Amino acid sequence: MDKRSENIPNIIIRRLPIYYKHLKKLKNRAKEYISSEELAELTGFSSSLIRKDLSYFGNFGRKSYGYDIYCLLQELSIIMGFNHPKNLIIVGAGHLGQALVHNKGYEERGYKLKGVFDKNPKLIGLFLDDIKIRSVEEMCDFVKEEKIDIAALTVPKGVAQKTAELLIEAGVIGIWDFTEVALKVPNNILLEEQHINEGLCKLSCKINQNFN
Amino acid sequence: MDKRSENIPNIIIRRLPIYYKHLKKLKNRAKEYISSEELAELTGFSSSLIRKDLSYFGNFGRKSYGYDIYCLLQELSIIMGFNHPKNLIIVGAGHLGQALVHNKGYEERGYKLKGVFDKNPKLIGLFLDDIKIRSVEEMCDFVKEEKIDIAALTVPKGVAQKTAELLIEAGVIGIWDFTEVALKVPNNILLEEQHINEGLCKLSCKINQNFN
DNA sequence: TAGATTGTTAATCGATTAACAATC
DNA sequence: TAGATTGTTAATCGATTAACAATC
Repeated sequence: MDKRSENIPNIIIRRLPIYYKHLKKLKNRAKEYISSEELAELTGFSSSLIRKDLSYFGNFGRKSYGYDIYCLLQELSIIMGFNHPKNLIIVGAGHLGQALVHNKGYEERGYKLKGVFDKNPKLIGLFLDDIKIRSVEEMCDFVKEEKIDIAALTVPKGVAQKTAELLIEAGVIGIWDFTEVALKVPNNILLEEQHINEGLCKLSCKINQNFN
Repeated sequence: MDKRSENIPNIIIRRLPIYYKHLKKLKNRAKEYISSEELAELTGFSSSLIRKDLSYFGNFGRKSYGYDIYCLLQELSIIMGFNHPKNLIIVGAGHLGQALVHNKGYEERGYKLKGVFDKNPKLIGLFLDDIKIRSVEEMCDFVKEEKIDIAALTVPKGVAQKTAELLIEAGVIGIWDFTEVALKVPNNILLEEQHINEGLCKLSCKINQNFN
């Protein structure tokens, strides 16, 4: 079996989107190749680390040239599974949920936004772009019928755990959690926590250091 | 000078909000003390690591009892500088910017949301809760006059770098960046990147591993 | 006192970097 | 050929864990 499908160390996984982001900016440039040294300059990681990370997945580089930007983007895309189609729903159509409907990042990463759910009758039936807000009552059936893989969770804290359990029961394999609650999920379920306010904590912490 | 104000290792800073989050949930419980072992269970970090992290800042524990939950929360709050007041603006009143206006996490961490800015004339003058959307034309003066410390950046990618430069020029000391652009900022400026779609990358990556 | 749990040291583990042979 | 740059090994660095004396 290909190295790509084995258990990639988390520490490498975290850097892959960063390599990807920087390479994408270079895609339309005249230059075809990029050296690990140049990529190091862009990302802030050492060239040594970059070569090591990439060599984990295969020999993508060409000695004395560097890495073909287009090919490397393709490879990263495959490694991160962007070519594997995934169905997504958003649960909670409050301000954050609505903002997520308009996020432009889904398609490129292989996600298809299939639905948005809320329990507020005033919201149910409304359209956000071409996505209809549905009742949470329909959520579980929808997950089963539409083979939803991932649910973005933007519900109030109080119902976060219960909603997560319903979603898992219905068959989602991953939760993209925005609720700032420490969800308990079985360990075969993927949990990606997007704790927005942690950013504020870190900034506060660092401001405090600078001025004491 | 107090240890608290020295350069806290980043790896510790990252765990502080997590300790804080879990302790806050216990604040109103009958139990006064928590052991590192119990906190380990909640956070997933080892008790050894937790004791080591906390001892970096002082001796907050009490042998054979554990840590006083209330006191520890207070200490963490001080370490992270939540008692230090900070002024915040949001630049870009699109869907995400609007969602951030409604975020409930500011006050507790010492932030005061002072303003929201956009360049769209249709939005300028509107109110989101009690916050008026102002023109970006006013932004720089506002930053100076209101002594803004941090700007949340939710503008389109194309104007991200330029807007960041204006903000820094005007005097902000930190940028809370939601633009998914690799901003270049001087190294005395704090940059906290909230790259929302990286969560989707990681989820995609892990789904791909599981099913290959 | 016996049991519990901290704070800290030493041992271990894992991640990063330096260095360089291979080779384009 | 000389110069550039990869892929990989060994050395280093840093973070985590194990263990335990101190002590409540």
